[in-house]
Amino acid sequence: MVAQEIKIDLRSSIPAYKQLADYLAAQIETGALRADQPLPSESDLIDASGLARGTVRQAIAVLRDNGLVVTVQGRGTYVRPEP
Amino acid sequence: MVAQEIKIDLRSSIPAYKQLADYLAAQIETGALRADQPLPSESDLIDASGLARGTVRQAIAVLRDNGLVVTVQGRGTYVRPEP
DNA sequence: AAATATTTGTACGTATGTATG
DNA sequence: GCATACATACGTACAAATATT
Repeated sequence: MVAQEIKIDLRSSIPAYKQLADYLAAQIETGALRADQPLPSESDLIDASGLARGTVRQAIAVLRDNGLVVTVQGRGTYVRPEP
Repeated sequence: MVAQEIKIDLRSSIPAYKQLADYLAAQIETGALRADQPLPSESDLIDASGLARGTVRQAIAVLRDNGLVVTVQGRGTYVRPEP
């Protein structure tokens, strides 16, 4: 059973990793994901989106570059509290 | 013929992409690569280092994140002039 | 103008290592 | 020790932007 579907259009001119990053950013913006809460694991995001691992990691990298999340090896990626 | 050897130790605790990023950053620091000059292409860096393309790109991403270079698709990666 | 080559971008898949729980 | 989760590194294929012929 798939945790939750995240629809990605591979034919869109918007790259798949960007679509996923936008989706997750929206989750944070709207408060569906709150400060200090973990994002779904890479495996969960792979299952939910159908994307490859590298593509999922690329999406998370965007969020990290934008200061929205922080990642800790072995633990997970967490929503960054407002500065 | 290989443009120029860049020695990378895959057994080091320092990741290969970091070793390459450090090497290139040093080239910029010392002025071997100057402002607005292009870095070697990804293909050149692959040949010179023996690393895979993804690893080379990861190294360049570090430089970009640190504001040392800017990349333009179809053209190349250029040393960023001082702000 | 058009075709070709070069260069970076995206996406896939695999394997192994490292850190945490 | 074991399971989970992120990190590193390899390789492949095709797309898109730019430069060259």
